[in-house]
Amino acid sequence: MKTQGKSQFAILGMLALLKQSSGYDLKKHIESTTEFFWKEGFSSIYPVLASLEKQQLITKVETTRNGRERNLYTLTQSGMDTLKEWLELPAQDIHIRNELMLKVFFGDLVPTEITIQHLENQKQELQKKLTLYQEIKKELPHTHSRESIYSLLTLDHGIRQAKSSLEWCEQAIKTLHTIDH
Amino acid sequence: MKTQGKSQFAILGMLALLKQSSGYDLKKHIESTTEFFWKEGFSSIYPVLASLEKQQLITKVETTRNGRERNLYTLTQSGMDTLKEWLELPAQDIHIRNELMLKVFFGDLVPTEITIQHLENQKQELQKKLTLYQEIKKELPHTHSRESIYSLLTLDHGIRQAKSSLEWCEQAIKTLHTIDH
DNA sequence: GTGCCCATGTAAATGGTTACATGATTCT
DNA sequence: AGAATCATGTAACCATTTACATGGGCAC
Repeated sequence: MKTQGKSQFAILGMLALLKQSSGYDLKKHIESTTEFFWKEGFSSIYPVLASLEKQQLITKVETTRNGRERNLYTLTQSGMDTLKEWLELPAQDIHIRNELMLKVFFGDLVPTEITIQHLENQKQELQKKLTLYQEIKKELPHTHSRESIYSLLTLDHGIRQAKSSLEWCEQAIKTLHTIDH
Repeated sequence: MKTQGKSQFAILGMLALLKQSSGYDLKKHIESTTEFFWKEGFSSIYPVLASLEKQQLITKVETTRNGRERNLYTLTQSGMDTLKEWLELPAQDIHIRNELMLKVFFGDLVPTEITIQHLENQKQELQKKLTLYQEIKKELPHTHSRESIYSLLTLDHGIRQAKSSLEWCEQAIKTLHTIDH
């Protein structure tokens, strides 16, 4: 019931951008914009929305659309203040847990081709992601409007990361082939 | 008590490399090798060791050194099998939660200099990391032995990631300066 | 009429982090 | 004498994920 986690800020932020939105739409929007560095599931969105409403950081309006119930949420002034306060705090360092790296690190314990296969899989995943990101980038408005710059920046970060990981994968696969005779 | 998490494999793997080790030494070794993509705290190491022993994946020998108690753990055959089984499974994709990216994404809600400051901080962090990684790389044996290749690979990944993030930071800072007039 | 999308939620389990608790030895 | 390191653990807390649970509308 405390919801001290970061999810609440992600959701406040999304509401700040969307002005008014249902839990379902928030989820869809998160999927299409921040999914590659920040995900939220329904089972965190709905409880967080309830908690935010209780804290009066957002307000709920119950509506219907096409006969289906929809709860629309809007940021309050207090919600916006809370969000801005958080935005001004230094970002905490992420503690990465990269399972692939762990498997590579222990690679000497299994046949080389196992690790190579992991890397090939990863390469494919990265290529898919990279293509996707580049598609999204094409569709982004080239208006250089203040708002769109920020999503472009995060997207560029994703593209750079994917490219750099991809290059590493290719290099690593080559290296492992040489030791595999 | 189930310890189905990934921590158990990290610890099994470390024990496979170190042959015999105490919880304390495992921690030290993790810090000096995988810290930048995989961390473990004492409060996960000790319970996991106890659980692994109960599952007979490792064995404990109680010893003393310099009057201090030390529990030394060794991998059993069953432990090695379990580890190898896991190593052969495809690595699960990490769900990244990058707080900095989230703050950048919502950057339009606060004055530009706030976001620039976050990026400057990140830049400094990355530079520190990069220097550290490059130091470590220098000290790694250049023997091209089978084992050392794997740690070199993960290290190179860290270096590439840091470099790529650093470049992005610099670019992002420039971009934000231009919209800030 | 079947399957997918819209739409909202709860409950339980999992896994991890922080703080707590203790105490000996070695280095400065 | 005091700080840092060696060494092991427990308890409480917390956030997140998975599974469960439900139901209407729309397109094929």
